[in-house]
Amino acid sequence: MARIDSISKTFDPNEAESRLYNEWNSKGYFRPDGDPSKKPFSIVMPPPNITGQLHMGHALDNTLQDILVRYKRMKGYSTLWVPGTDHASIATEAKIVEQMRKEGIFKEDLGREKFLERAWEWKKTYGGMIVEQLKKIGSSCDWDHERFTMDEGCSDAVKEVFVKYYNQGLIYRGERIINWCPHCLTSISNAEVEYKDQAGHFWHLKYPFEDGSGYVELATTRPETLLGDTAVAVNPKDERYKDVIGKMLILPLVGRKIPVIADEYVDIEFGTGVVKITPAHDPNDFEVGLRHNLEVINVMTDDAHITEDYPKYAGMSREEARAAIVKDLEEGGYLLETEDYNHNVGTCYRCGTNIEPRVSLQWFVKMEELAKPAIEAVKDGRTRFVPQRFEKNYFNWMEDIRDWCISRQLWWGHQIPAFYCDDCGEIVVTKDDKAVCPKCGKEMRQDPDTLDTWFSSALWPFSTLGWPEKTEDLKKFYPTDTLVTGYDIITFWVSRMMVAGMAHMDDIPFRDVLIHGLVRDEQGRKMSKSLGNGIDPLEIIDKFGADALRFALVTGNAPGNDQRFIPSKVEMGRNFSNKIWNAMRFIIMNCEDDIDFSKVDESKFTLEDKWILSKLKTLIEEASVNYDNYDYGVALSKIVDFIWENYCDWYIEIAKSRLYDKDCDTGLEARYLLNYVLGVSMQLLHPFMPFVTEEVYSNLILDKRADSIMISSWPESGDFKAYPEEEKMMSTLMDAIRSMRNIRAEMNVAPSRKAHIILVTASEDIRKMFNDGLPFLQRLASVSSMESRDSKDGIPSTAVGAVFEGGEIYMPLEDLIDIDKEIERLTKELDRLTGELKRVEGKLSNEAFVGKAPEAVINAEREKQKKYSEMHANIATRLAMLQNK
RNA sequence: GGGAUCUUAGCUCAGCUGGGAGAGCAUCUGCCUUACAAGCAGAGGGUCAUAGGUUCGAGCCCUAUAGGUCCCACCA
Repeated sequence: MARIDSISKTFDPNEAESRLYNEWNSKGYFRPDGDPSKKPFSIVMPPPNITGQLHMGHALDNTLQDILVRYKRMKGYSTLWVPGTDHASIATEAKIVEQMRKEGIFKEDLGREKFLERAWEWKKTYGGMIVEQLKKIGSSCDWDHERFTMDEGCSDAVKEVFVKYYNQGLIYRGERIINWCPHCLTSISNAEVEYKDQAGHFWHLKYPFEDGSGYVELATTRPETLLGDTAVAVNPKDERYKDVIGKMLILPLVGRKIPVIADEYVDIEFGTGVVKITPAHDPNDFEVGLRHNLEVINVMTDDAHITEDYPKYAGMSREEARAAIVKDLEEGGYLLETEDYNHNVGTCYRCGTNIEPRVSLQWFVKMEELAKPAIEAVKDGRTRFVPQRFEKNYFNWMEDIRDWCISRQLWWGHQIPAFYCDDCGEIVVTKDDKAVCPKCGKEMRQDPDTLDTWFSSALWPFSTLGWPEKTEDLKKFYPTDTLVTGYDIITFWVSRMMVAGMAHMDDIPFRDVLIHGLVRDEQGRKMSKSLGNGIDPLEIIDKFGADALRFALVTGNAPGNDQRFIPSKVEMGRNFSNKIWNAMRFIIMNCEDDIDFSKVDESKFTLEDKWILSKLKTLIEEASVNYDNYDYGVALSKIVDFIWENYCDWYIEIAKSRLYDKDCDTGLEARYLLNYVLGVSMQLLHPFMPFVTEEVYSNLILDKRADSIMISSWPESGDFKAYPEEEKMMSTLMDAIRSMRNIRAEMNVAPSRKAHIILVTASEDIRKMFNDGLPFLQRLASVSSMESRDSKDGIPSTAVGAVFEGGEIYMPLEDLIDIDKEIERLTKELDRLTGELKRVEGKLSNEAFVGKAPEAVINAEREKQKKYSEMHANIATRLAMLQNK
């Protein structure tokens, strides 16, 4: 059976992909090459949350990383791509709580230990799922290095860092006003608050003076916090209120006596210039309270209901209390006015619940000092953002950084390694699992809280390499080379990794940060569960293959930009795979299995051979630069264009005449180059479309073939020859063919109707080129036979003509030709050329242009002038001949 | 309030340090030509948001304007 019979007519990605992936994996290609002479290249995968399935954003993120790693691997680096998953404490805990709620189980009933067992089960299920998905996409990461943010090593690193920071005084515990999520029942950091515009009201209230001498008017958007007011503030410079500073007010509904204080914080211009101060429920008020020693009165429970201290409102939610209090204020005559008002309200980025600022005892990291070296490292270019504009985003956050609230009232996560003595209040911070009070010898109680999930993610670039142990991996692969991630995560993660890297490794965590955008739906909306507009990458892979998905995610996209997921792009990818596949089939059909290329004679390479080799060299040169600059969209489109247009549409088509002619003495060379050029193209394409390229590569007959394309050496343009002369000749020939096709299409000449052509040229080279190329002119331009002449005298007026640089071609098609139509066509063409000529000549006669433009640009214009005027003259004479008829 | 970014063909988007406007899809016209109809050959379609400026030359650089998106920021 011939080899071709076992190869299907279309590429079947499903069959090939899992087979190839397993093969690569089992052969160890994903692991770093142990060869000590190879330079290391490493990246760490942004660990997907174990909350569920991977989405398109992950598909993009991992596709980009895979492109990068596969490229570098082929470039000869010893590459390490560390995969892993993130425990995502708050998000995962919320999911599990939700899942349990459906079963009627509450977290508190279960207890911490049982809950954590359940959480680990969850991790096993979903973590495993994610790994499978990553494999489906084709990620060539080293599974032997797979990590989890809560595995032993990462947990050890977390404790190490916590203890170190604590001992350096960089971590402290204190009562501060923090962002509290009444739904997730935990504190969250500033970065985790999402501000959203919400429609609300501005209630104007009057607070009467204690002495009965009237009232002050103030406005609030949150009347329910009135219960916790402990002062009213005005600006000390505000003339209107000079006299009331220090006077006492009676708090409506509550009856508490509160002072009027003066504080710069109050904006004279805004509202009435009077602000009620609720230190327990507003960050600014809290600051004011600190300055003025005000009492902090918390009026809400942790789920944002009014406390028992206010019997009338006790147990009401914030919203209910607001309505009740507004009603009571109105009835009490305290409400002066209600106006509609839109304001920015902080919400929890996980659940969307409105944040309740709340005073509580939490752990914090002092960020200001830590941020400095991390800012410096980007300022001086040790770490570089790609595209660069995103560094502004980074500086914006880092230069105005607040202390980081790291404690979370959650169970799933790294429990804070701090221990308290219930007797004497002593605190011990240690990596040990247990602690005994150094003062009273009593066993201490560990802080029940866990750490912000980003605390462990921040250590990812070195914790995954074995830190705090001084491992070989760490020595070899840190700092990592490139971090690939979305811009939405710069503050959460990139900035904190920079800080941690500088603090613990005294070195940057990565040299480049490649930032990508979001994958949106077809209408440009964010893909989200609630909208139900998400597209599952796995479904796309099932239907079209991973290569097609990867193609769709990369093609026509510039770094850092959001993109819409357009299904037709996936089809393009699939079609392209198939195109390649069929090119391969064509080659196999035309090469004996035991064909021997050792007799290939380079001196027998023809015009088109040299042309395709020259084009290939240019492609390698340019695509490599694009790869190096992370311009993947550009690299891909160049490679696709080369394969589809140059190789398939031209080179293969031309080669056919040599393959089908048994007497052709360059048939072997053609067969050799068909294999060879496609093989090199597959290497260039491999990082983008790993599967189909491997399949095709392995089916080609190549003299130097690696065991797998993924470990083959990247083609270096220096090893390829350029043939500028042949490129130019070939492009002339192609122009001539295109002109002939164009005319035939316009004149409605059926391809089946072959034509005799008359070549008119003064150039011996062109004559020879056309003579040599006759076989493929017959194939590509429906030519039957050809004659050549020096001049166009005597060419029948019923012939249609095509002009190209260096000559003309005439097709006498007597019975078909409408002379008027031909005159019209030529007139149009003449007009176009006249316009071009005018432009070029205008430029060249402009002294300023000739004087100032660079030599090369001027020469190019002169070339054009020559070419256009020659073509112009040819058309003009022809047109005159026809019109005289 | 500060900042970023976008506005290019009907649609989705490229366009590198300024040097004759591109791709895919869609549309129209021919082709089942022995690799591929998931294909081949051709065609139409753009005052590059607007107004100025710099320059021999601007889609690209500068300024302003309009509209869209996003990030940051304590205006009650």
